[in-house]
Amino acid sequence: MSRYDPATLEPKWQKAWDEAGTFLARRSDDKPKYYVLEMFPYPSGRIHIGHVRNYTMGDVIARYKLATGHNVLHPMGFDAFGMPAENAAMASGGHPADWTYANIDAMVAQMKPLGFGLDWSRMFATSDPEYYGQQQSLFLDFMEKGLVYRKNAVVNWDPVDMTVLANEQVIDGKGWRSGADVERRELTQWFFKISDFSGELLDALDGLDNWPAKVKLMQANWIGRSRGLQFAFGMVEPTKTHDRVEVYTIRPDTLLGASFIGISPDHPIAKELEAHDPKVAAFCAEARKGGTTEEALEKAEKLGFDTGLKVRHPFDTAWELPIYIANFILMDYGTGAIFGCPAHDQRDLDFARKYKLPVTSTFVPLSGEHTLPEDGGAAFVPPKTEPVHWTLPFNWPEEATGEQAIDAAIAFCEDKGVGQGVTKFRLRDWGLSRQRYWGAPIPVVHCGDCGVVPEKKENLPVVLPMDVTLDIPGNPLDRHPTWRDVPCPRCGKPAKRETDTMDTFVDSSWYFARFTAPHAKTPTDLAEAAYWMNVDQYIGGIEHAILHLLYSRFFARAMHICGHLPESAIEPFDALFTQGMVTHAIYQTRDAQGRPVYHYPEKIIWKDGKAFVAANVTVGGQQITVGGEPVVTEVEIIPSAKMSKSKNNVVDPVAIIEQYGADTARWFVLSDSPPERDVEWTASGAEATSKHLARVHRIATDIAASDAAPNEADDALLREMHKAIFDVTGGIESFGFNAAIAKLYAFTNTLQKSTAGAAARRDAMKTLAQLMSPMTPHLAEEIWSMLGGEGLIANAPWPVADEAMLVSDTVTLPIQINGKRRSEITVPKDMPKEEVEKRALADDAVLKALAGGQPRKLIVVPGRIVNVVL
RNA sequence: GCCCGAGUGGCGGAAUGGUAGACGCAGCGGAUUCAAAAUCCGCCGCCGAAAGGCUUGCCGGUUCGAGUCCGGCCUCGGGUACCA
Repeated sequence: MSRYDPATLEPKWQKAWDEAGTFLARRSDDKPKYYVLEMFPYPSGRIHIGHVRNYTMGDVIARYKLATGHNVLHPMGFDAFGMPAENAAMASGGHPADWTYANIDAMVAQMKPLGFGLDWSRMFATSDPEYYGQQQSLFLDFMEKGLVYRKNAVVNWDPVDMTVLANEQVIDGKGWRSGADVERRELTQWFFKISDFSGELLDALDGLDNWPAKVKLMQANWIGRSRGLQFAFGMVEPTKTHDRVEVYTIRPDTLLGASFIGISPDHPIAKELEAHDPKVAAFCAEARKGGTTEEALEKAEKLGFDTGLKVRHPFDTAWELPIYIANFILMDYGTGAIFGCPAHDQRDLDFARKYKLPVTSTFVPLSGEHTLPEDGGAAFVPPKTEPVHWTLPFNWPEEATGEQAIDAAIAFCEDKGVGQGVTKFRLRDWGLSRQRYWGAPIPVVHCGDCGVVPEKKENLPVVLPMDVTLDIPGNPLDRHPTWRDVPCPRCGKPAKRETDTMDTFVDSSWYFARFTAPHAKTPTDLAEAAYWMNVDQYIGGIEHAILHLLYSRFFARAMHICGHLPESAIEPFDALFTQGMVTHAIYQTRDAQGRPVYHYPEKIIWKDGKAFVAANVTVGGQQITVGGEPVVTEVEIIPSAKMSKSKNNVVDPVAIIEQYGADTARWFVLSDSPPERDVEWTASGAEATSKHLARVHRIATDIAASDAAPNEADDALLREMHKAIFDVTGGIESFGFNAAIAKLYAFTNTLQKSTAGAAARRDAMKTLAQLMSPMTPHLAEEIWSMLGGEGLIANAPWPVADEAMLVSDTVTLPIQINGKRRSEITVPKDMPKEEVEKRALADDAVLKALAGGQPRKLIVVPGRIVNVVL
């Protein structure tokens, strides 16, 4: 009798699938197509357990759809541009390309043994010139359609390294390498006009029926449609360039509570003052310190500078309001200027108290105690749908909601000619410029005579030069004359290439379309795209709920406008599933400069429940030890965070695969945890999973050798089998993989204990193998062939539950007394309600509780429950 | 700060508004064995001797009935536009 030996069995079946071309996708009209895609990985060098979880889920769907008669496309590639490759090159020399492609090779080698049903023939990396060349072509098409433009935008600037920093490289407001205070600086950058699509991207969310509601809500809030008032405050004394301050507000109803005007340090008025007032310049310099993230801006201490300038209130020209320059106002939002109403905005209230500005409530609660903000209370900011009492309405009743007041205020202001109702969106245009080497070059040339000139399509791809080094900060493309100096594509005079590269989100915004024809000479092949698009099921982490998914939705629209996708593909993902993240503790120490240093979990030494890491004390390359023990430093444990290469808290699944095999790893990551929930990684339990699979193998071996005669247990086993088919199929369809696996455990127990005849047990075992095959495909193939199944189980039609076998004749009803379960009765399935009531009232526990009295109420939910209310 | 989630035994978790704790892990007891491994059988939320009571982060509400719906908190996680 053969033992369960994944080490020989798994390569055998992988070879069989390869030879049969089981997972190669070809267009075909005899079956419905099904495109399943998992978000492709960044080639960090090692797959981690989150990847295994993600790709196993996708593979379960892919294999299930294949078994249910679909023509399946299930591709894989790599999101290969980005900062980690540059960081690696900086840290240890070498070239980002070498590092990236070596990592891709390593990760493919780690993924293949997992037996994923992928069409590897379609694989590409976004750093392949073939791919990014087509992306450059798309960029030029977008440019021609007016979807690309340049404007100034702020970046994080490291004044010591003289380089732009990513948000991730700003730690506590300081540059990660130099430790210098980060400043905000303006640069001319490239933008996609995603804001042209704000309304449509928002409205179209309604049609995404198979997307999680939370993702749609997050996107809707992100796009953020608001109806507000745009108007101007006239200045009491104009400056050289301005006689008014243009403001946009979503709370025009609080205009009578206005107390100051705030403008961004980058507002034209601020810049004008800065030029000849050193005090203003000093304040603006201070205000520009710190990172550019919304979080940093919101949480920074609110600072203001009284410019001495004043504006007149539009309703009362005698009422003057001061103009402050304030560090929390961004030029990118609205008009870069606000009016502050401290009574109804906590941030404005904090600001007003700090700078001794007036506070005036314009509404109060209808009832209850209320301390006015002007008397020391908190800002009163009720939901806009809640009715409040207005002390200062313009043209609406004293009792009205915020919404009603806003609408009335806009109408009032429009009528008086004070301003205009304007719909605005929070969504900003997508800045795609990156001042970095390892990305797709933006294919334009700057010519002294012609200005910005698109590169000719026949000159694409604009290939990254390979002779660069990253040992000094900054973008090596800026200091690469032979690459940078080119003739102008229009006039032929000497000109310079754009040295900005594209945001890596551009790379991932259309790869799903490229998979339909990965080697086409145009971005897509329309016939292939029309056949395979849309992605029927997209699977990936919730961390991509906003940016990646929104950018992809924009790209699909833009690609349609340029003729690269059919109109039916402007929403590229029919169904979305967001899996939870695999988290792990982060182990952190700090270096001499106080900057964090992260350590891999396997480097941690545990002692008395505390974590240590070998101190980095070496002499002549030898780790210093004391009495044979390494010198250790205690490690700070940051409880649980998304596995991330940059934090070194990744766990390698390779050990599990090597020890127990791919099927164990696959089953293990799917069992127990619901797919949408985050899981704190632990490997305990992998051994038990392996034992379970060995048990299934053993049962199959026994059954293959059995010749028991049919008997009365056959029917019971087959009923359980059909119930298992029903439950497992439902589980897979609804991403309830953990619940499906629980049913498979239960059915395995039933089958093991069953005394049914050989034929029934054989049927049950073959069905069990089929139901397990999406999760543990190698073991399933082995059992299938052991029991004489025809062909590969991967191609065998999925079993169908016989509904007649699912119903039983009797049903057991719990009896509750006052909502607490006290007893139960078993009755025929179709027993009339009156009869059930009679039986329930005759139940001992009920008789005892009633003590001769009558129930106040008797509730019978047929087939479910009886509740007796005393 | 703001937006979006999550919270159930020692652990992972199950549960169309209807028997809370399925299934699994760990643990405990037993069978088998010279012994062990492997395997098989059983027990396993908390308190209580028992009867019984309590129990789904906390507080309140709706309901005959709430883990599930509503309101308010707490804690943790994700995002916050240059991490991918």
